[in-house]
Amino acid sequence: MKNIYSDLNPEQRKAVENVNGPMMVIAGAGSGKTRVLTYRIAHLLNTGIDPFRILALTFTNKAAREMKKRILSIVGESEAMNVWMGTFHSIFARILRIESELLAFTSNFTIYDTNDSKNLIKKIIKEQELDIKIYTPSYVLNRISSAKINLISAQEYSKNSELTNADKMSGKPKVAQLYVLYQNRCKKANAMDFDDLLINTNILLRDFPEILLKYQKRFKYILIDEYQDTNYVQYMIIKKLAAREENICVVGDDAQSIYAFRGANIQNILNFKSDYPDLKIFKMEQNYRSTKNIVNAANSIISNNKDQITKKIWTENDQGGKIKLLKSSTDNEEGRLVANSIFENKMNHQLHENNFVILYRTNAQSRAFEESLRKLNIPYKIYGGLSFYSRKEIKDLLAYFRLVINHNDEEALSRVINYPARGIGNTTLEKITVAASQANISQWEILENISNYQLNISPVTRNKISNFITMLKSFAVSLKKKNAYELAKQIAMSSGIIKELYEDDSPEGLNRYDNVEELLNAIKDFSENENNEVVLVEGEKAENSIRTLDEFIQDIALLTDADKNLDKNTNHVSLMTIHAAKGLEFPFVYIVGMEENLFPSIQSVGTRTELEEERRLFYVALTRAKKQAIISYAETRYRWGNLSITEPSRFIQEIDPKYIEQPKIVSKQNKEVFYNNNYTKKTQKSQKFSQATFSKFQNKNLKKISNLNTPKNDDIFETSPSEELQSGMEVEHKRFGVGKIINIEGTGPNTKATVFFQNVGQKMLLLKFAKLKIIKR
DNA sequence: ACCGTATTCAGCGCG
DNA sequence: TGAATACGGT
Repeated sequence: MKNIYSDLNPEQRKAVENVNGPMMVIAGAGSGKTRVLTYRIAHLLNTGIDPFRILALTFTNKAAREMKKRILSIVGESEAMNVWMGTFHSIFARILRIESELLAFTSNFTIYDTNDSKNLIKKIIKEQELDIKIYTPSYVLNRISSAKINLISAQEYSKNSELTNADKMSGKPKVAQLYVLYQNRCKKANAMDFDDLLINTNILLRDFPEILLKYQKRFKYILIDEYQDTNYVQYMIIKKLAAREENICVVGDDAQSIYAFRGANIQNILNFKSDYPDLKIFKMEQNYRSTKNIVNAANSIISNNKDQITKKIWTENDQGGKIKLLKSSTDNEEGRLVANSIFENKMNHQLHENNFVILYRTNAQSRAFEESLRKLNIPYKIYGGLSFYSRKEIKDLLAYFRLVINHNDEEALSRVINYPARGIGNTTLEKITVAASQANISQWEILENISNYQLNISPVTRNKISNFITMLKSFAVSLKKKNAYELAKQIAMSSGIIKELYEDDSPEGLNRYDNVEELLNAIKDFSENENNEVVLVEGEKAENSIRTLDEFIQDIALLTDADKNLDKNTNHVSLMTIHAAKGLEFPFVYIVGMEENLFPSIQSVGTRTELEEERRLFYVALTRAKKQAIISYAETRYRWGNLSITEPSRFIQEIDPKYIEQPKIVSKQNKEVFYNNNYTKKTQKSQKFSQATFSKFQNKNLKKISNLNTPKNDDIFETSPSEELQSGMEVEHKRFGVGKIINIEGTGPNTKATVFFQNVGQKMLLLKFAKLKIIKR
């Protein structure tokens, strides 16, 4: 083992060498958090602690992989492999598979992803003959999910008048009922959704003391990364697991908590001390990433937040350049300006493209930058699109696999029962579903014994069903006999999927065929490569056995971000949301769209806590920069098809002026930059052309702007009855439900209403966008 | 079963 | 604006 201690500063070293008792590491941005975590694990192993006794939990697969890799390089493979390290979901899924019978699941249970959950909810809503437009699947799923995160079961939800009243007020009184039905259907399908992996673990540890003791003894040392992102159920599980030994080490940074919107509870880290009075706190405040300017600017921003653990981040790095400010008149011009700036910096500093990142608040902003980068022939990559595993053809094939492993998997069944088309259509499936819910069993059980049921299904269809069932059973027989690849290939062929895609010679069809081939290759790799992340459980040796398809599915069920990893092999500018950039760093960082109502987002300006989260998000964005940060905003922007006049973000003013270049008179400069761009690339002839297009472009935009300012003109005032709205009225909003107007301010297109909604609290809405229906005057 | 048109909706997104 | 989905016609 290499000498790890010399790589650490005194504070890091203290944290690494503190072995026993509860501890918290507050790790500022760029302070070497991962190093402390990995070295601490190495240190534990060094002092002779059994790797099987160490549990390390992360939020993302990427973080887990990264840590594994680093520990491996310090302590060697045999040791590192036995540490229980992974995401909350993957570790708990492992435990739940072992203990599944206690919760009346079987160990081959399916994990429903968000898509499966939404599909199921959609079906239930339709079966209940509710209006899908009122009960949108994502709304219902969100309600269910946030209840689950707070450990409120379907039964408790129904009895909780606060929740059910909120649902009634927002015109959706049936949410509780949908929750009950959804849980039943998951149960019958032998399936758990992502939240179930957490709540069922909590139930397991809560209701089975001997199981709790078993895992308390097993996990003598617990480490948790990104503790500021934990939610209530995760907090409860951790608390239980750590209760016996209290060797718990949490690492995080309250200033980088940016996931409250999906249930993360920042109080978990702020109040950690009250859970463990003997807590030792280590603050890592030296930043190794950024220049003094960036660190100081970031400090000046975050000091505007009330809720925080006080700390002073500092650095020994160079002073660096001040933050630059780019101002554009339109969103498209912003794209050009940023692309030009990247081009200039790249040339001036002789840099590769992967030194640059463009960070935005919303994915919809990427377009202008794509276009401009393409025009300058700058390679780029957008992160955060559709992942491989969410493509239709991949999901279809995986659904076959899932159904082979777990016949009761309803979502998999409905995907493939008629794909490729085999004459078992919607009407038949509906009849089956009704019969299944009447008999309170899964659809498969009906299908399997269809002759026992008096259903209005023709003999021809019955025959087709029986063929389908026979086929799947034949696959299932091979599940433990054939290796994953052999079986996968057999399924792909016999099911007709390969044939179907092969015969489709459209470009998309070819692409799909390639994707399926890629999946099969991945499975081949998995089958043949013994070292492929063997899921080892203590006392359970992988005795040279073959790698089977269910093992493969278990491995990938929780892998949703396969191509989320930063691609370091090609040279390109990266484009991503700020959320996606967490944990990454780049020499040059462009933070774009710094405008009020976009960043901070309009949905967040209503409450202090939400605004503070936006501010932390800005803090995260800025602290990604190593050498230079550039902030950009536009004065007008198309949003939802409308041109709106925007104001610079309040966050720009919050930066101490010492650390940011003050804006110049920019409109003239913009033009120059614009011409330069074309000039560098084209001949003088095309320069004339670009001048012409530029003025055209200008005229076009001027026209649009003047349209917007013409008072008698039109659609702005049509969309909401803003003149009629007054404080005190009761109104309804599509997403937020019913609420009461507290205040109206502003005029014309900038009229805003502050509304207190029963179930989501206070919000400020721009009436131009928000469609409010008056319920009571 | 399939295609073109109408309609709707629009925040960030781990597992 | 534009992507995604629902619907209605062939």
